[in-house]
Amino acid sequence: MAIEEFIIKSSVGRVREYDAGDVVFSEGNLPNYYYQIIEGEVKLTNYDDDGKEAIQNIVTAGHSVGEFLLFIDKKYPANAIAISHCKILRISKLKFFKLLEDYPELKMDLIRNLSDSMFLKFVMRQILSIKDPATKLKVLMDHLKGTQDETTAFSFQIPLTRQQMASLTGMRVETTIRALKMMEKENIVKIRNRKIFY
DNA sequence: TCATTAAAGTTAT
DNA sequence: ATAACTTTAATGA
Repeated sequence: MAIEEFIIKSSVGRVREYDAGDVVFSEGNLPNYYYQIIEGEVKLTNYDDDGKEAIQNIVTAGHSVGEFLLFIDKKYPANAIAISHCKILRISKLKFFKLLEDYPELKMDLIRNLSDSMFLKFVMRQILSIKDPATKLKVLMDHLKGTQDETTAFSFQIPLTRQQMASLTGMRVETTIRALKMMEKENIVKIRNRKIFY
């Protein structure tokens, strides 16, 4: 049984609803809760002086958000903002630790989630260090598509806007658009009425 | 080459 | 209707 089922069953936490754009937590705040997405998507972002957004990660249903901060005494290094309408489970830090004590098997769940996000950190860091825009996008898309690579060309629709791809890779949206058009010419992606297939 | 700015068209809420 | 996203073009580092 997964962590969220335990929490819901024992009703120690509650599910809150968020609309797209709603803030789940803000940079600089002290972490007091464990959050897990039941439905919808959340982005972890930072904003520079000009208000330009850098997306660290997009978290989907079934995953926890910012959980690693419950184990260290630090403030949130990023904002968590709902991208779509979301249902998010929230449980206080204290109750969360109590739950882990009572049900040690949940710790494996937690470790898996942590490992997942750590792996993602490596992928994202690699993408940021790549210079060529098309290569950046290709590595991002490879990651999104999963490891089943070549098997089925153009079978995967990229679940991101060009804007989001730009914010994830550290590029401008115009550069992203140009790179994608190049990639279409080179038969790396297919674009059908603005949808990107890889 | 890519970021930036501007302007205009398109889609989503 | 309004905001968000997409696209093209021009300019500059």
